[in-house]
Amino acid sequence: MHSMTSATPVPAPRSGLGSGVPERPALEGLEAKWSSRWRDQGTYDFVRPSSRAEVFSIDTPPPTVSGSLHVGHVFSYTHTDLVARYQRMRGRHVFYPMGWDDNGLPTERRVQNYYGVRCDATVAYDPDFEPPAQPDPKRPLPISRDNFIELCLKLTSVDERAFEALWRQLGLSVDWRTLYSTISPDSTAVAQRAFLRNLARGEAYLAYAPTLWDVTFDTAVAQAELQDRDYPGFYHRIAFHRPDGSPLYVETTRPELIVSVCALIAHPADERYQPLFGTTVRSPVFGVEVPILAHHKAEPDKGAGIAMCCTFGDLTDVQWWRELDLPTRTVVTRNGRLQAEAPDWLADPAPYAELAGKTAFSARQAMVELLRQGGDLDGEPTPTMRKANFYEKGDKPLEIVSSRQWYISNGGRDDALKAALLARGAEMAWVPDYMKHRFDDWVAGVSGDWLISRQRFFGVPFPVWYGLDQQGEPDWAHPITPDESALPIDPMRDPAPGFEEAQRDQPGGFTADQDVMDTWATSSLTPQIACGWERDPELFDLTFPMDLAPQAHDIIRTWLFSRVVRSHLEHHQAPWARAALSGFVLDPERKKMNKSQGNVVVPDDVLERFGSDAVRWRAAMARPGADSPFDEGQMKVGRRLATKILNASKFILGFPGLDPASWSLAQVTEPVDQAMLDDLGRVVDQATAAFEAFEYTDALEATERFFWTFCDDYVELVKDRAYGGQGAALAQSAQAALGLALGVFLRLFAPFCPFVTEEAWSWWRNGSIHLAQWPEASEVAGRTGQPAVLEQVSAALVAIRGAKTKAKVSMKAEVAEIVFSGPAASLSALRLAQADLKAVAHLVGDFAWQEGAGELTATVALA
RNA sequence: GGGCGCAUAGCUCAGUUGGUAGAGCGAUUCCCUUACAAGGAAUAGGUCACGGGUUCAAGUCCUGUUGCGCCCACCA
Repeated sequence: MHSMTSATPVPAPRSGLGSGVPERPALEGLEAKWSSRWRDQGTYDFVRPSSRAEVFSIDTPPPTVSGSLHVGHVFSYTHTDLVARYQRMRGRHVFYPMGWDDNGLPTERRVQNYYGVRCDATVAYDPDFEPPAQPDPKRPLPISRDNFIELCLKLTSVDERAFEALWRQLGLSVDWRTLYSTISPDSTAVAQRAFLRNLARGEAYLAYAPTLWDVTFDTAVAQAELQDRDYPGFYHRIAFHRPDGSPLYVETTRPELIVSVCALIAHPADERYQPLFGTTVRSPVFGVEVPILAHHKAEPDKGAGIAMCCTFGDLTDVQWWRELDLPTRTVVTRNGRLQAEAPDWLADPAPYAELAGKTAFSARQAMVELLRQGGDLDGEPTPTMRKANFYEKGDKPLEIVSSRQWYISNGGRDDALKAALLARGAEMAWVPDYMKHRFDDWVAGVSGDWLISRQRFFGVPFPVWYGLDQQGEPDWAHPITPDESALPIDPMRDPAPGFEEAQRDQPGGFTADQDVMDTWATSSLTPQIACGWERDPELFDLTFPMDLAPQAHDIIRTWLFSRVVRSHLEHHQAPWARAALSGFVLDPERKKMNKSQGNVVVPDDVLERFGSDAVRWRAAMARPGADSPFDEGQMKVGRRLATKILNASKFILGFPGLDPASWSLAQVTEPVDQAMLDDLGRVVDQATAAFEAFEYTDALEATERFFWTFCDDYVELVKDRAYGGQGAALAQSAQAALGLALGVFLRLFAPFCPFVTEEAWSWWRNGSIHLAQWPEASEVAGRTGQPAVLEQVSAALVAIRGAKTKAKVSMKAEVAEIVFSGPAASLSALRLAQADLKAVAHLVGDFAWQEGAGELTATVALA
């Protein structure tokens, strides 16, 4: 194992350069060259220090492996890497793991499509199973749960290799030895252990309740996974019937739910309906008697002002059902179809035959026909665009069905917990700080606990069994749990403690909980997984709570929030000191990149064409939290900077007989050289302050602005002298200043452009630049009282070049005379550099100096 | 309906505690110059969204309006 060198001083420059500097430096091939060398040399390996204070730990977002990465990911992961590299150069032991979120529904869906299979829990395991040679997504092959899980593992491992290759090409300085995946046995054990502790403390519980249900994936979903979308529908004006036969009209977009109606509800202050409260009406077609009730959530100006409460059309129905203690009349089943048998509460069950077994959509059409025949449809349905809740990964509106599910307390039903979670948010720093509002808003608005069970296959199983009574009915109230030492377990494979496998699913025996945890229930524990909670106490103490949690801003309500919940419940503290939020990369029309829109930019192509350093540069120009449009022109700018770094390095290291090992600040004797280094020292301070505030963009801007000035003005100015045009002593001052500046510039750029800086560093230094010490102003500054020299010289150079450009002559055209006029201070600053100026201007005559008021001007007479 | 953010050059964005409007890209013109032509130099380009207010002074602070974006809620 290599030794941690970041806390040691900058490695000494090599003595003599040999053949280190190439004739024509190029960007091509640097990614492959250096990423493999970093891997082989363990450059980014985390070495455990003796104290927590020496560590900087990062809760890296584990990307969903079954999705594809786009440039948005590249940008936000780069943002994290910038900070990681800076902290490493500051001497911190950076704990920077990577994870793969391979667990869950997205993987299942990808496997189904990729192999043309579907999981059928009733099929037996086939040890010799091979996926279909020619997958037919229309007619997927049913395979066993275990075969299905094997395919999930197989495909994710392929995807993960591609992801790792991309991250290495991008130059993320993660320690790949600490890679985790959310489906691994270790993650499973962490998720199960945390769950068992939640259960023991009463924070996890099993409840039979109305549940948001995705009919496509046939599973429950959580509040945080909702997405509202426009959904076309129709208003139907429908007559209910009062005891005297007179009609009472309601408006609904979901007439098929008339079969589930439990009450009609109006606002208590609504004078139109006040006389009717407490009376009943009969539903059309089915003749079910339902009460007319008052509730403040009813809105008088919506529809007819009186709502049909059904079990369940939306979340308001659930609230009414609960608060008004209404009967449960659910007919929509888990596959989204209406149940086959006519419900027993219907006064007239015969018409139900028209609806039985149909999807909500088809049943709606059939119901409209029944209403029309019965004369209870007033007018024709009128089209409307309504909002409906969708599962964010689904494509049919969610239904609400009653089912037995696992929940974890998240403050939705407990104001004290909610307040505690808000306090955790307040303990943390937020970058940018206004993103905290989103967290606060979400926590304040959470309603209902966190539903974590999913009726799926590829996930962490609940470590729970239920005893069966003599009739074979499960005892839901007393789940059987394993000892923590047995984790991870699979209750469908392992028998419950105290039972034999033969007693599985037998009366008097036991049965396994069939569900798996939602992906978020595992990924909410990434700090615990990565930091080795209960697995590696030394590591955990060194890394938890973590320093930084980077993520995109869309994930505050899910991943960010859920980690705060789990850490609060288990550790009574926030999981990190700081949360950083990245923005999105938008397409040139400022639309969010989206697979279905076809506007996704694939990172491989961009990295290939512009180079990783260029893409990273562009990423670094996007400030924390700010969305940023994708623009290829910007990549070219980054590429040009990367090229410039190589060429400037080549130039500075290219003087004949140069010995970088001898460079020292004492050699820098010329005022203009000292002034440049002083300016550079100020840039170091700016960049450092910016990085301390996690404002990497400001660090880059300060560095880059001065680097271009350095190249365009200073290097041009001293070139002649550095080549020896004014003698050896003055050449040494210029060369030392150039060399010291280069050493600082390369380190300032190292977080942004790790490949070119490492390449240039390798020409004259030993060891990786990424383990070198972050520069300090004192390395170069504090030598002169002439801070304005470079500024005045730049102004003079602009004037000289301007004159030549205006005259349409080459920059090396000779000049007869240059007259400087301006304040005495400006003139004296210029005099300090006049030999250099004379050379760079190709002045064959002399300078003239005219002291006066106003700005410095230069009058240039061409020869 | 609630919250948050944004509005500065054709585009993307800076603009510190108020003190003469900045950069890059793009455009135009020019230059093969021994680090760099996949480069370099120079030039043009802005009623700082709009209305009030505070101030000697407002892009900046306060307030109102408009437009855009995001998050949440509602979705009879």
